[in-house]
Amino acid sequence: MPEDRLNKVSCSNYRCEIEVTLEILSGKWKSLILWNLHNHETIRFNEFKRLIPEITQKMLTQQLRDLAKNGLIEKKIYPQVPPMVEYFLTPLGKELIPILDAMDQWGKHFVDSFKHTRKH
Amino acid sequence: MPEDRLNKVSCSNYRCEIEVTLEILSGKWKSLILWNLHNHETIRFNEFKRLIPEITQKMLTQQLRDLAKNGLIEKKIYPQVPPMVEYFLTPLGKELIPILDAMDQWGKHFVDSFKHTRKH
DNA sequence: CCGTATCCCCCCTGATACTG
DNA sequence: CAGTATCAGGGGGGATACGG
Repeated sequence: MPEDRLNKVSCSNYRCEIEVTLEILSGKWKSLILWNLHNHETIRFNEFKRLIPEITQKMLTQQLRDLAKNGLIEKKIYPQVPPMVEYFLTPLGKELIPILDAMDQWGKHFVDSFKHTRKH
Repeated sequence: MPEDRLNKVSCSNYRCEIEVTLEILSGKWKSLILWNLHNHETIRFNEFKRLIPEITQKMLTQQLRDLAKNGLIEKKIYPQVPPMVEYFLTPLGKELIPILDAMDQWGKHFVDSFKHTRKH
């Protein structure tokens, strides 16, 4: 793996790659992009802007490129005017979905646990 | 849930809490701390410094407090001289372990996939 | 329609020194 | 042993304008 891509960190004596996954997911909009791609199969650039209204074009481009660089998503370019680009999950990206789903579940659980035990 | 704790973001029309989990895990050393607590049951402050030599005291304190604030870990203080403090996972924190484990697996898979298809 | 290119600010992190 | 306090830097992210 190229050294300039990810800074791997060992989990002390054990070798674990949680950090690798976390680093790939790091970025304010990455999980949102992946989640939407999971729900929609294929998404065009402007569709993303509709689905995630708060994101800026710059950020959208950047996060999409990061995800593509790491092989989680790919884009298909239709050479036509006006241009049309479709983004979709790769097999590698799809393998992340169960984890994202588990994180969603845990997050819901976390939120609930605070509703009941609001110790503040 | 206190508003000053987490900035929840909806996954477009769907309500998903991936971001919540990601935000709780955000921080350079959080996953490392949780992983080590999973492998050691109970860890003292100075033991963390041995297990994660690169971390500074300030960061260790800070990340431990964040995790405790969100209820993933707890500490037991033994009132004695010199002081002794033990950190351990709460049930909520333990429920995160399978996810961290899955992230470890996926990370290893990711690294492997680049060993074979080094397209650079 | 699908992006790039700049500028700028905030906050996370690190280094270092001090304390009960 | 188990922390706090303070200062400084760097990078991620936002706003805005421009290009093929």
